[in-house]
Amino acid sequence: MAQITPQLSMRIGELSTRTGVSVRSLRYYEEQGLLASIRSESGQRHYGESAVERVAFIQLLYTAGLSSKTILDVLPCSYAPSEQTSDAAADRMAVERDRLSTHIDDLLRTRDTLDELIKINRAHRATL
Amino acid sequence: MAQITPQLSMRIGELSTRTGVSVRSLRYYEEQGLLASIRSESGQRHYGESAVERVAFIQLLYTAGLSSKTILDVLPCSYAPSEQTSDAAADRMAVERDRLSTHIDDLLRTRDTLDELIKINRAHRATL
DNA sequence: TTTGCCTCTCACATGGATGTCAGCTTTTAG
DNA sequence: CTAAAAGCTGACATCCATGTGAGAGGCAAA
Repeated sequence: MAQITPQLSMRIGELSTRTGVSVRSLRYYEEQGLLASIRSESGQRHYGESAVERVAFIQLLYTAGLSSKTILDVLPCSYAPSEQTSDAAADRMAVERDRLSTHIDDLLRTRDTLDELIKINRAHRATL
Repeated sequence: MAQITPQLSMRIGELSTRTGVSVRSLRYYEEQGLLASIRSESGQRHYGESAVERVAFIQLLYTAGLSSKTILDVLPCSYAPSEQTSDAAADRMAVERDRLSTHIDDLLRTRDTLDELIKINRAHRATL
């Protein structure tokens, strides 16, 4: 009989090392329902290979300014698409996509402004 | 003799209304050295027209994820370029510009990923 | 077995912008 | 003149991802 779950040998320290995310944060993700683990008899967390990618994605969404609550709405459907989640998730993703686009526009404007300032600064320095 | 400073009639409430930034935050900006005001005899803050634009810019930088400390490094030189500020500011702006570019790239990647998820979600829903 | 590292839970600390409340003074409108 | 609205300072509260430390148990190599 084949293993249902392939190597669950990874413990939290290794996952931390491989993702660059602190152990503390990984536990926090679990607490928020973003990251599942299988517990050994003694209570230690074990993860499969896929956890690495999942953590990376969580990080990406955090970087994009989503809260853990929002990530929770969006993330599950990418792993376990189901009727239950897909409706709410679709809305949520659309909303976040818009928010993200707006934010990107803001940042682009800010960068342009910064470039202006840099140019002005350079011009000013040239006159010294 | 002409007025050195044109209308300084704006009080904090009006500035708040016109910028959409809370009174609390405007006081905080002042505390951080980002926004100057002229105090009346009784201690009330008064601002010139230019404050509106300045606050908008501060907001823009906050939105871009700069801290007030960093904004302080960058902002003054756009208003009062001087030898003192221009060197540090030039460095700071370059650093922030890079950080901003990286962040923008992250966000673009995230948006792409989100678009992927939305597409997958839609495909999934179509099969119901 | 002993040593050393890893993990566990619980809980408190942090930072940064902003909210909020209290108590008081100033300004403005009726 | 009086009351409402707006300002002032100071201090404490909040959110949220993380850091950090304590105290205890788990696991592998010597």
